[in-house]
Formats: sequence, C-alpha cells, structure tokens
Amino acid sequence: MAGSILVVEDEAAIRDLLAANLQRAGYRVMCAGDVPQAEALVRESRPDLVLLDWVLPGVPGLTFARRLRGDQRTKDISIVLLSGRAEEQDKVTALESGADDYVTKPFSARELLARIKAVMRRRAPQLADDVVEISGLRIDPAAHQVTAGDKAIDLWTTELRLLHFFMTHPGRVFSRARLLDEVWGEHVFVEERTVDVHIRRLRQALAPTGHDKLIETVRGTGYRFKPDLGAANLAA
Amino acid sequence: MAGSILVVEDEAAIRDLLAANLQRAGYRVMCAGDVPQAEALVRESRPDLVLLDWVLPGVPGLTFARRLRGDQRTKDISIVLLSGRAEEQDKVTALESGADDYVTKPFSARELLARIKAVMRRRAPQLADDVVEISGLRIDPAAHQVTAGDKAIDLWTTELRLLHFFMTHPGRVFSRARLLDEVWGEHVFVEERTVDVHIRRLRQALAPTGHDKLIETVRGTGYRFKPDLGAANLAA
DNA sequence: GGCGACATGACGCCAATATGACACGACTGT
DNA sequence: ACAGTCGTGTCATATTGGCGTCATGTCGCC
Repeated sequence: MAGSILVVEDEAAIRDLLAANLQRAGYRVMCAGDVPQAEALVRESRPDLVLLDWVLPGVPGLTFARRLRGDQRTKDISIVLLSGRAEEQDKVTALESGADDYVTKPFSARELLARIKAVMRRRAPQLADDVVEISGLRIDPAAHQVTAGDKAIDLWTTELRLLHFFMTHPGRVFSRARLLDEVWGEHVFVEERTVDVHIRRLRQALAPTGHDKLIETVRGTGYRFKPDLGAANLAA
Repeated sequence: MAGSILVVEDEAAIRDLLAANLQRAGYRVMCAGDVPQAEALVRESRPDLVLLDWVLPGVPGLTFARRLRGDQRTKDISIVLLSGRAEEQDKVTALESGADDYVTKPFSARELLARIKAVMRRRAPQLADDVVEISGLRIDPAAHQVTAGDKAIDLWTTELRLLHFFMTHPGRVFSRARLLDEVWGEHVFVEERTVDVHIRRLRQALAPTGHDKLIETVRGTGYRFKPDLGAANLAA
C-alpha cells in the first residue's frame, strides 16, 4: 500500500538499520549490497523507489542511477541518493544524474522518511480527482467539497468517501462488507453495522435538498446509489 | 515572492543582461549555459519559469522544452522561448512544442518583462504580483501588505506566503505536505506539524476582523481557504 | 403476529489538531 | 565583534471532534 523500496548500501549495518526503519514506516523493503544485485532486484520486483548509497563497491551509485533513468522500463522509479559528502557540487551532480532527492549523512531517520514520503507523493499520479455530478449532486474530491444544487454541504471524510464511492458506481448494490473494503480499506476491522450509521449520517447531510433519496436500502443485501434518471423534480 | 526564473542562454553577455533585468524586477534568477546544466537546476530548485534560448550548444532549446513538458514533475513550469529569427513558422513550432510564449530578438526589456509576467499569471496565479481580494480580505504581494476591510494587518513573510497561496487557490483542501511544498519549497525539510503553528499565527493575525474564520481545518486532510460565497445563493 | 433486518440516538475513546512555551539562528544597530 | 531582537521551527501539553459501538426503536416480510 505504502510502496516498496530497494535499499542499495554496501555496509550491512547501515543497510539493516535503514531497512528496519523503512519497514517500521510501513514500506515493503528489499536490500542489495552492490549494483549487480540491485539491478537483478529491480528487474525482478520493480520497486517504487531506490534508496541508493553514493559509494558502492564496483559501480558507483551515480552510474546506477543514470542507468535506471536511461532504461524505459525503470525510468519512472524514484531515486534518493545517500551521501557522506556534504559538498554542494555533489548535490547538483546527483540531481543532474536523475535523482529525485539527496540526503547527506548524517541524517535523522525522520528526515529520511519525510523526504522519501515527499518524493513518493510527487511521483504518485493524481488519484481520480475528477468531479462527479449526478442528479444535481456534485462531488469534488480534490476540493473535498460537495454541493447540492447551489448549496454547499459539509461532510466528514468518511461520509465523503462513501458518497464518492457510491457516485462513481451508481446503480449497483453493495454489501456492507464490500463497502467496508472499498471505503474503509481492506485490512481494517470494523463492525458491519457501523456502515448503517454512516449511511444515516450521509443521508442526514443530504436531506435538506432531498438528495438523501438517492441512497436506497436494499433489504437483505446492502445499499445502492440511484443512477441519474433525469434530475427534473428533486428540488421539490 | 514574485517567482523564480531559470535563464538558459549560452552567450554569457546576454545571459548576464537578462539576469540583471529580471533580478531588478524582483524575480529570483538562476542561470545555465547549456541544457544538462539547466536540467540539473530544474530538478534541484524547480523554477517557475524557464527563459530559453532557441539556439544552444548541443541540445537545442526546443528539445529541452519538449522534455520539460513530457515529464510529470516539470510539465507545469512555464517556458518562454527567445529567438533571433523572426519567421512566423518558428513561432508556431515553438508554441506547438509547449512553449507558453515566444519573444523575438531584438526585444525591449519592458516587453520581455511584460510577457513573463503575463505567462506567470496565466500558469501560476499565486506568482503574479496581482492584488487578490476575497470576502473583504485584501492581499498585495508586491507591497507585502494585507488589509482586512480598511484595517492594515502585519504578517511575517511565511504567514504572508501561506495566506497568499490560500487566497489564490480558494476552496481547495491542501494537505500539510502539499503546503510545505508550495509555500516552503520542495527540498526543505520541516516537520509537518509546523504548518499547524503557522496556521495558528495566521489566524491570530486575522482574528481581530474575524477573517480567521476563512481558514478552515479539514480534519484528517489539511486546510482550506473558504471561497468567496458571492455567487452562491440559496435557491432551492 | 413474530422475527429478523434496518434506523436512530446517545456515548466514550483516542487520534488529530490547537495552543503555549521555548530554542536557535539570522539580522541589526551600537 | 557583541548583545539584543525578531522570525521561525520544534516540542509538550491541552483540547476537540470524528468515528465506532451499543442499546433501543421501527419497519418490512413471511
């Protein structure tokens, strides 16, 4: 979920330390001690980001970085360089050779994590932020905003995600279990009845404009969002 | 505050002249003599605009322009092409390859500055020096001044930039991370919680006139600046 | 009419946010 | 150079509000 990271570092002690920290932060971590090993892992499992030591036995980190950038199949992998040298020139060289960021030793675990997180966020494609509108109900995920007709509607994040899921899958019936997977996430443990409560809160928020009618209860199965049937007489 | 510009020009004399002019106009200026150098600087410090000579040693300016447009991370950078040729065909090619504007030598400093300002305003509203006013709150970036109603408000630079960013992107929710990228810069390392503190300081400064209400916190997501509700009505 | 499923209202926990205080570095003026 | 000030980032603590749960009320179906 959080992404996978390949750590390329020849000193086993540092490598393990980095791996432990990254794992604790929720990343899937792979390790390599030199460039050939790293290249094998890159081909094999396509990490999202490579954390690369400047100094490596044999092929230097920079060369590896350029090679990653040069290959069509790997050019989208983020690269963060680690270096013991603090000289500014190195930083420029690093960024020039295609690294996304550059961290100078010594660094705190927190700093490293923050930079990695930032790099990953920048690379991540925009997640379906498109505005959806059905029967006069408009949801703008980017702005975190819902409007019914001209009226703005306040929603908490859970209700907003629920509504968004419904509006992007109109007409279909979803079980509570399925909704929990889709809206809450796959690994969370929540009572199924909780869905009821959020459906109610969502309906309450939509009630002033009558849009609560769009959420239908399908007894014995779950809930459904009414597809657009012509938005004629909702204001009444 | 006015924005940063990367000048890519091989002739040192012209480069220095341009840099001097732009600096005097209040921009932060970086210089590069060729494309590799330029690419390094782009990655490192993400200029808002690239002023690009058509003719460069090695890789031509147009190729660089296309490359900038192709990369997800740099496609939002504005590009202004400089050319000695006056032919109309060139202009078309330039604009087709993704340039935002095209200036033919010889040009006056005033013309160049005007075009740059226009381009920046189009692509990145928060970088222009234009006065923004929302719900009685006025910010004048050029004068570094904020007024609420007719009352002047003192702000430190960080809070002012934060407010300016908000006011040029009203209605949208921004995560702390995104705000750090936009207001602080991409490669700075600051705690995310620091954003809270600056939000608080900003709110404190705006509180006397009640304008602190315009900054909404969206729990679990970030902050949002309330858009001007002038057009919205309650016809339901 | 009885049973099972859904709706509703109230409540408490705890993570996320707000706040206050402090530390540090960059300027400024002497 | 030096002390003092100002702006800024960080930490510790207080506070809040969203969300999950439960108990109870209501409805629909056989």
